[in-house]
Order: sequence, then structure tokens, then C-alpha cells
Amino acid sequence: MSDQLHQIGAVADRVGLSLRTIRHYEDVALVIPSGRSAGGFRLYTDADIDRLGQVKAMKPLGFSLEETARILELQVIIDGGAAADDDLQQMESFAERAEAQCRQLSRQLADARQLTSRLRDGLGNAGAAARTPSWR
Amino acid sequence: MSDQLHQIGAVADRVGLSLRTIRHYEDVALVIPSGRSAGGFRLYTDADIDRLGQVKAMKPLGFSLEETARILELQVIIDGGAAADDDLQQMESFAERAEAQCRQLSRQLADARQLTSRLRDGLGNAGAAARTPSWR
DNA sequence: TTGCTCCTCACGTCACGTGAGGTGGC
DNA sequence: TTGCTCCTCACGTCACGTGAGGTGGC
Repeated sequence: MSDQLHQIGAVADRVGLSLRTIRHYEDVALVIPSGRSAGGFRLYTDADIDRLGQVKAMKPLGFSLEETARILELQVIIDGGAAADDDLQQMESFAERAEAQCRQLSRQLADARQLTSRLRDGLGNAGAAARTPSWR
Repeated sequence: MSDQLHQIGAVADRVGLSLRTIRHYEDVALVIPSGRSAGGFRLYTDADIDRLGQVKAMKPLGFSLEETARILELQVIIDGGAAADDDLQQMESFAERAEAQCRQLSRQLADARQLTSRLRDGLGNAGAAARTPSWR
């Protein structure tokens, strides 16, 4: 864990987000760089980079950026042992939504794989009758 | 396969899309209802409903609605045996992107599950050090 | 000094959500 | 006739993309 500071370009390469996305996360107060250079360049610590990585990893869970910020805040509160009942209930509710989203992602992945193999086979719609889809 | 006609509300319930989404798909010429009632109500055939279901199932593949329309068109062309070389190449390219997206979905699902269990455990960021994340 | 990287507006985009005000049809 | 369902605008939203025009720093 070095306490080196990183410019936004290096951070974007490492985490795999666009410059615009990282700047947007600052606009909405989701990930604020710990510092700025004399000339105004954003400077990110390793902790900032970890936070960006967490935000990126959470994207498939389908929360809004505002909700994501709240979840990260709740983690800090709960980890610090300073959680009120309301905080715990809120986190519980987020966790339930996350689990539901995982189940949906799992189904979507299965469907996506089936559709993808069909794309390559050039079977097109013909194979669709083989197994009755959910909307029938 | 009945040739009954369905109003948009019944279609939305069956397929699991919002009214607005189904209307939007008509706006962008992705799924056009086969008919209209005398009073202007959209009327969907079973084939229309299948098409909506396919579009919905393809959403996780990450194509734009315009690309989705092209893929459905290509399926018809290829199934009909009337595909030019260019059509086959384009479908091949779509299939490759779909496969890449499947791989990404698979990784995202794994990460999402890990994150989700961490949410419920209230471990928060503490567990993040256990396995080095990709951006380190 | 030359590039390469970064900066701040600010408008554009994609896929819809959300009323507002009005009408069809069993 | 009463509801419930549907209709068409049309503006709003979310998460960024995409230049435009200008400057920082090894």
C-alpha cells in the first residue's frame, strides 16, 4: 500500500473506466479524488482507486450511483460499529435486492449463452421453438 | 399458435416489458405491431410477442436497439438462405461480440455474488483484501 | 519549446420514465 | 354511463459520450 498519488489517466487504465466516467463519479460525489495538483490535476490515492474498483464491480448489481454511494457509506458505518437500527435495515434491504439481481443475472447469462450459440449456428429463430420461452 | 390479437397491456404482462418500452420499440422500428384496432389500439400477434421476447432476452448481450434490429433481420435473411457474404460476416462479428459479452457477464456475476455475500455479512471493505482485485 | 496529459464547460445520446390531457370498447 | 385501457405528445432522467477551447508538467 504505497501512498503515491496517481493522475486520472493512470487510474482509468488500472481500473478500466473512462476518464469521463471517473469525472462523472466526482460530479455526483461518489468518488472524490483525495487531492489536486497545483495546476488542478486530480490526484488519486490507492484507497481512491480501490473505491473506484468497488464501484465498477457493483455496477452489475443495478443500483443507481446515489444508492451505490449510500451502500459504501453504510459499509463504513457498519464496519466502524456505529450502525443504527435503521442503517442495518437499509443494508439488509440492499442485500436482498443484490441477491435478487444475482439470480436475474444468472438467468440472463443462461439465456444469453443459448442465444449466442444460436447466433453463430445461424439457426436464427428456428431453434426458438425447441424450448418454450418464458413469455409463452 | 393461435392467430389471436392482443392489446399492449396483455402483451406487457406476458413478456415482462413496460408499456413505454414496447411503444419505444415501435418508435425505433424494432417491433411493429401487426395491426391496429379501429380506435387506434395496437394489436400484437403471437409472432410479434415472440419477437418482443427475443428482444428482451437479447438485452444482456449489450447491443443497441438498432443493432438488435439488424441481428433479427440477419436471422431472417440467413434462415431464408438468401445471405450475402457481407451478411454472414456481419453476423459472425455480432456473434463474436455476443460471446465476449457472455464471458464478461460470467465474470460480473461471479464478482456480484461475492460482493453480495459481503453486503449481507456486513464485512464491507474488510474482506476486499482477502483476494486481490483486478485493478491492483 | 514540443507533446502529451489534463482541465472545464456544455451539448448530445441512448433507452426509456413520467405525467398531461384526451378517447376507445367490453 | 361508468371504469379501465388505451392513445399521443412532450419534457425529464440516468449515466455517461463527445467535441471545443484552453492549460499543466516531465
